[in-house]
Amino acid sequence: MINERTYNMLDNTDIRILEELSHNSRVTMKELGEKVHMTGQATSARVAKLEDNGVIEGYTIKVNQAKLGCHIHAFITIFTQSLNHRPYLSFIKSQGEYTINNFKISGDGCYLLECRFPSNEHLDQFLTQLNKYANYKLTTVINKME
Amino acid sequence: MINERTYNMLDNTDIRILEELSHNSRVTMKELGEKVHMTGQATSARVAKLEDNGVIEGYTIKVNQAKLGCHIHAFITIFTQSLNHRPYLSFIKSQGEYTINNFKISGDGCYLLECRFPSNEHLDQFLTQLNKYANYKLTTVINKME
DNA sequence: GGGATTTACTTGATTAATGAAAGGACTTAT
DNA sequence: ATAAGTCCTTTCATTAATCAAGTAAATCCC
Repeated sequence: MINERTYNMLDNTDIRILEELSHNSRVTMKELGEKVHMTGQATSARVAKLEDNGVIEGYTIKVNQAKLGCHIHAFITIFTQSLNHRPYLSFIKSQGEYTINNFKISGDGCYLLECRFPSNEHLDQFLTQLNKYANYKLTTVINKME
Repeated sequence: MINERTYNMLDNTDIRILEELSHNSRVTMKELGEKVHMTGQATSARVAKLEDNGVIEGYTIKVNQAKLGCHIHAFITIFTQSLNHRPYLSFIKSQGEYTINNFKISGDGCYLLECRFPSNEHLDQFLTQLNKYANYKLTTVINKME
């Protein structure tokens, strides 16, 4: 009999494990096992396999950035000035503290840069620096809808 | 002596704990404690406090969406057709499977919608439906820069 | 088709982590 | 000065994770 797991695909149990870990990645393997009707040991083996497969890329936390003093969430569409993107990219690397994501995109612009700043002053300073390497269009997040 | 913790602020140890948990949220309290030079028990108490304060909002995993069959990552700038956003918002709620984030924004458009789709066909179908409630501008992610 | 191999799971024993309680050092408030 | 509170450590009981065997089912290969 051929099933999903024959070809290293994910079955329903794996999906439920991923859902549960997305919701709470610190759950014990024993407890996680109870939710998917397996022993902790079997669950642990499944999870290890998901890690090896690269399906689970890592375990992390959701941090309330506002409580850490980072109140400004911005998306910045980047239009590099020169054909060579290197100057922009190395600038972003050097300013890593503010950057959440830097996506290479199709559509308007070359990159979509997602950042967080403590204040408008920090944002202003960042944009001034950025403008040496690229033009930009600023979009700020007012609220995250649930 | 007055220090940060007097006023429920975060000190360096808290910051290091957050960094470490961001990097690996499944680390044991004992091991985490070693990194910040405290016992596991003290570390555990710190983490509990960070949870209570709402600084740590949750524990989650990074999933490789491409390996789950979701190959298309899109940002969709939304321009609602009517003054009333309700129809758009309830459409997004009903199509929640594709939506990662829906940000209310300043700048171009009313919302910035972040989505993932298994295929262009799914994206096409989604956009067709979406167009009943809003105009849009599509930006697709080619690559995520590291 | 049939024996060898692989895979996925269980059970049981060992090792490690967690949680609770008690106590000490230091700070703050009265 | 003293009482209360905070934050940490140590110790100990409980609980979970890990490791090693063992089993059953599916697959591979001739």
